[in-house]
Amino acid sequence: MRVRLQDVAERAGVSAATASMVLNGKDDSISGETRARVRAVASELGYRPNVLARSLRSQRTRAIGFISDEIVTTPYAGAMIQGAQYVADEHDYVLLLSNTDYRPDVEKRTVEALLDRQIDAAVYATMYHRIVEPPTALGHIPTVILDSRPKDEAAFSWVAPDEFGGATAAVEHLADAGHRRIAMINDPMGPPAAIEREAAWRTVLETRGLDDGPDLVAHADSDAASGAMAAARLLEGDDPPTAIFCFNDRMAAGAYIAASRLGLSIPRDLSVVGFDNQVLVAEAIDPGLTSVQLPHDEMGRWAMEQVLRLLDDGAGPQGKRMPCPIVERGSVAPPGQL
Amino acid sequence: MRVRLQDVAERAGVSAATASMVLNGKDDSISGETRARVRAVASELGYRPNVLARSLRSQRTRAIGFISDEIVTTPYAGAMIQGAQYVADEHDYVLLLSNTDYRPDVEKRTVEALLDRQIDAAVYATMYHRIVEPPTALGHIPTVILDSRPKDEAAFSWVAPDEFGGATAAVEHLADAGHRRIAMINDPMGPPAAIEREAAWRTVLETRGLDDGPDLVAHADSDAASGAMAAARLLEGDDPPTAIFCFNDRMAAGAYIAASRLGLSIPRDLSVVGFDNQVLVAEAIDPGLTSVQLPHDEMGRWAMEQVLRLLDDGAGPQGKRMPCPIVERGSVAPPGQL
DNA sequence: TCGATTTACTAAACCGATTTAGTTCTATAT
DNA sequence: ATATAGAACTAAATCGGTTTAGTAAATCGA
Repeated sequence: MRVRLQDVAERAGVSAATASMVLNGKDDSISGETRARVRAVASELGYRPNVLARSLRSQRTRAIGFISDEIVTTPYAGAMIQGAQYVADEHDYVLLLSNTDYRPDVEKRTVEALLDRQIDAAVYATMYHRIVEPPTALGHIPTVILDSRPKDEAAFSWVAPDEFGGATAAVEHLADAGHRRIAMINDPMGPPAAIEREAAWRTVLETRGLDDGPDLVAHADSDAASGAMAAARLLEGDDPPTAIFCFNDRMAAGAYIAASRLGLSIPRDLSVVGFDNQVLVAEAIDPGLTSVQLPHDEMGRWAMEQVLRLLDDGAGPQGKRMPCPIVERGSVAPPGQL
Repeated sequence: MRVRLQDVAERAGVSAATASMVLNGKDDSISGETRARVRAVASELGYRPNVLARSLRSQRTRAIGFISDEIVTTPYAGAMIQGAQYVADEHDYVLLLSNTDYRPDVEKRTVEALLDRQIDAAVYATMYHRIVEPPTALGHIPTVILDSRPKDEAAFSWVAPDEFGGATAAVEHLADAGHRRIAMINDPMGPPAAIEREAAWRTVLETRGLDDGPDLVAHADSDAASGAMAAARLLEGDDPPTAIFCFNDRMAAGAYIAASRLGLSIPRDLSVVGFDNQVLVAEAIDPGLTSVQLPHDEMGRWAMEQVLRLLDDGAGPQGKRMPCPIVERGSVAPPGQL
């Protein structure tokens, strides 16, 4: 059986109340002798408080619900969890992770289960940056949206990647290398991420006075096979691009495949920049793929820190854009002389 | 404020005891009329029991600790969590996920934190198949090891991949395609996975009477760059292999890189089989990589089912090897005529 | 018709902590 | 010498449920 506070108290010859006060540092009016005795007995017996009992009484569980659509179970964004968990750990909070698989009924059940466990706050995280509407039940406790933005920005705190900034840096990186014909392969499904990345690409083209035109955009699904087809379409045109900026790394891997089939060498004949910095992909292909990194770890930390802020200060909701740095590998070089 | 059982009871004009019994189905001696009234009030008020209070009294939390070294935060084995969570959900259990980052001090803290929360049982999961010794504190509650084996097999239940079977199938797949010179790139660090996969490879060579010899093994680290160097060594020999079986997919991606640099085309000039079926890697390279799949989802499910078995039946510890199927893509073909 | 069951409920204990409102006892002030 | 304040503790209430023991009224058997 586990050692209870009662056991410690009895062994130390004091009441449970006294023992509780000593072990919680509320010992202003406890004699130094008693204090020492209780502490000694507690550690001798290896006493650990029952968190359930404590939480029931104090109405705070130090548990944070982490609700995600599919982060936990996919290889993409685990760093968000890591970041959040690190901060939680540091402050003696525990994360209760759960997955909804995008199913509203599961989401409802999950949120209820978490609230039944009296979580103090919640992080509502998504795999992709989009616009979300968390279940209303979460409105009753501090909730921070991670990797998305809420429909009603006044209702929830949120942190999302600075897609525009990251994409701008990527395209400028290509422009700086001397490219004037920079194409983009995008996912036409149009989540905020896609719209912002394409807007940034277009803005750089304009600002720098680079080539533009419909033959410099191709649409594809978010996988290598589809990316390869899109890249082939771009590269087989009359005046092909010398660089391609891809919506994500898997499409960029597709661009490698298309280039290889056309006898083009990367980065000599074609420069490529991806997005997401998916290490498994970026390092599986040759040369390594230069890519824009999603700041998953930082966003996870920020979300959790914001949760703590909401719990402590009772601060109001806040939004934050997190910068996306470029990770350079070997897929960018000055354009060849044609 | 949340609705308490007391509120439901008052509104229904009964005692809390009666309300509790009705809502828990222990209503043998409650009149049909009262039963209906309590239920109606409960759903009208949207009553949800406070799980902390219930657990404190019943001494069961329906929470399972999921302790992993780094699964949650890396892109490799999330499917184990998914499988475990699916089964847990189905039986109204909740998973408390945590990461230890291989640090014993963190592991100790984590396990204590979970036990403080009165978890009913635990799953001790690892990223790689190895031999582990879970903290002794876990010996007091039902614990299942996931993706590894315990030092003391009598102490814990466990489930691990059938590495030998999977590797055997992989090498036989190459042999069946007509290859007689099948090399292996292995990680010499020697975890059980590496030893078993190499043993299987060697066994198939012997059984089938295929070529063998020191020039058919190369050692490498578990990444593409190192795999490429190892593959280059194999392929630049006097009598190069026509097929390579790799310890993992990242090394296999390295083999692609080496082949490409030597002007060899896969699968025309070289067949490759990987291990892990890391989709991000296997589909980023061309042609798609044939690989052996680790049954993460199935292992996760089995582990959780075993936890439930231990909780319900009080059954004894059990071990289980889970089969690893081959996933065929395009990297295997009959050897070319040299 | 009277004691024995059965039916339908409730009061109170309990889970393991925290916290409030007291209670002793000693030391100081008047 | 007596009221007063502070020091050092404890009894009891509390959190929100579950469960045991018990009670009052209705039904049954002989």
